[in-house]
Amino acid sequence: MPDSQTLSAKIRPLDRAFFSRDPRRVARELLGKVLVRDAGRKRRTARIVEVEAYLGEKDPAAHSAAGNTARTSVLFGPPGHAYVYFIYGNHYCLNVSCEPAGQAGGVLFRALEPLTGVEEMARDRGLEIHDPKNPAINDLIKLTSGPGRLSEAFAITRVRDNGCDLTSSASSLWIGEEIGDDRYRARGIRTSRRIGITKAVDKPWRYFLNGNPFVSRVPAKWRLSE
DNA sequence: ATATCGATTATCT
DNA sequence: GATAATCGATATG
Repeated sequence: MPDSQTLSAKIRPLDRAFFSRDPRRVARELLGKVLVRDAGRKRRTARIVEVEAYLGEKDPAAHSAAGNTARTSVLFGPPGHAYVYFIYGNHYCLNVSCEPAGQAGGVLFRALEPLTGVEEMARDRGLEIHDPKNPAINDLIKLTSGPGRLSEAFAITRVRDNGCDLTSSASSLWIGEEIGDDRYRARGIRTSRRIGITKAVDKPWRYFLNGNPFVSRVPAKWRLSE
């Protein structure tokens, strides 16, 4: 049996209650979990290593600060659904809605560690894996280290995925957990300011796995894990 | 290692 | 009309 299937058999979707909470709590606990894309012949999976929490209407940096509009309605809907937006005329970014229906909040996916379907990711990124049998880490980092990059690697677009239920393995895109996957948090979780925003810049609501090489924009002094 | 810039469009003021 | 939850390329120290 191919590796991708032995691995996928151990993954089960997170339930909706997981996401029906404060985005800061959800963000922290998403680290080490797995994003799954079921499309085409080969399943793509990657471990979640960096996320950011965006609170509801009271967080000036959140898209939901503008209120419940056509663009942000998913953030105000039931938890566990994909909020996908297009930014800078170039990139899609993936979030999962949090808090109970009626209350806004979400978590932005900022970086993943590729596990399976690596060649499919490379194809959609327009990149080449030098040695597909034994990919160099520098090749893998370019696939999913950054919110725009990971969206492209998972072929995520607004038309295809906005509003998708991420708690169902029947969806083409979903979030799963494995037994004992909290061990990926054993080296610790770091926090920092959120990236690329101009409002509420002081809030430390970016979360990432300490020492993980797939995390984007790590300050030089943190480059080596402690 | 850090800084700056262009690409390109949805959304809001 | 300005800005944006980014990326990749180029320039500079």
